[in-house]
Amino acid sequence: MSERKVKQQEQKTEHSECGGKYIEMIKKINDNMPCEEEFYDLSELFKMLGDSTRVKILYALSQGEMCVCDIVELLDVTQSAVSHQLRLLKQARLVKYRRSGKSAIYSISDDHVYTILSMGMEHISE
Amino acid sequence: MSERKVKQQEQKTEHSECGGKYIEMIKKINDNMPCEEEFYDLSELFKMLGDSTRVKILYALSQGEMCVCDIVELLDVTQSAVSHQLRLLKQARLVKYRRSGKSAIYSISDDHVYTILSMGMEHISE
DNA sequence: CTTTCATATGAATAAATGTTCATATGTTTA
DNA sequence: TAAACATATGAACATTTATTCATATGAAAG
Repeated sequence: MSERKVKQQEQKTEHSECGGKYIEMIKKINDNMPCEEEFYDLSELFKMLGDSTRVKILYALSQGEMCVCDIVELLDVTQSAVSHQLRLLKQARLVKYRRSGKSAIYSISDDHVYTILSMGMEHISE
Repeated sequence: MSERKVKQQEQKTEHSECGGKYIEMIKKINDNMPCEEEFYDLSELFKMLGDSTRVKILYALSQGEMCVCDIVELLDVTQSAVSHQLRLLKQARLVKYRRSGKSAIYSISDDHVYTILSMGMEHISE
């Protein structure tokens, strides 16, 4: 039993009764529950999309590859801020880049990103 | 011209030249750019999914409606934490609830949520 | 090789966020 | 109505996070 549950039992002395109705369902769900790491990765993915600046960057890139200064011009965000955020997006493998002369050309790393973005946009327009 | 761009010009004296190649594309994208509010809403949506506890709660609820104590039992998170997070999810209209006796029964508020979650899971399993 | 341009990065700061603890609210049961 | 249970909530705290400023790196042009 986890430490947290022990702690809760100390407070309450015995287990909640309310779940009785659903107890079978809960057991079943528990057995098929994705592991801690999967939930972590999933939330990390969404966390990357959970910032205005990053979502703008991704939207811009969803229209086609572009260099940092293009993004800066398009979004009215500091070059430094864009660069910091691009680093995070790159770490999360949501974007990739290549160098071309003095420029760094960034692009969306795969189609899933675009799909998730679209889903989100569809959701908020309701 | 925005304050930020003015500031950048003060530092650089003149505009970046690198974008020349893409300048037409940039203009076009800029014209079709979603407004500030849309980006804000979009990032707020993803922000809600960008936390381990909330994503677990949503996953649990995606299996069927359940009361708070079921969620607590399933996820090994404090009742208080669950309650706080449910409030946020409710505010964001990602979940809805009804009362039933002493219990509060929560459920996913619409199918988009489930779809976005699935997309995310598909993405991370690669 | 020095200058200029494009990008990256470290440190500092301010703001946002999640959890915990204590307690309040609301509902049922004795 | 008092006790027990389920849930909600406010305040405090620690952590994370995004931006800014200053500066470093890297590439090309003169």
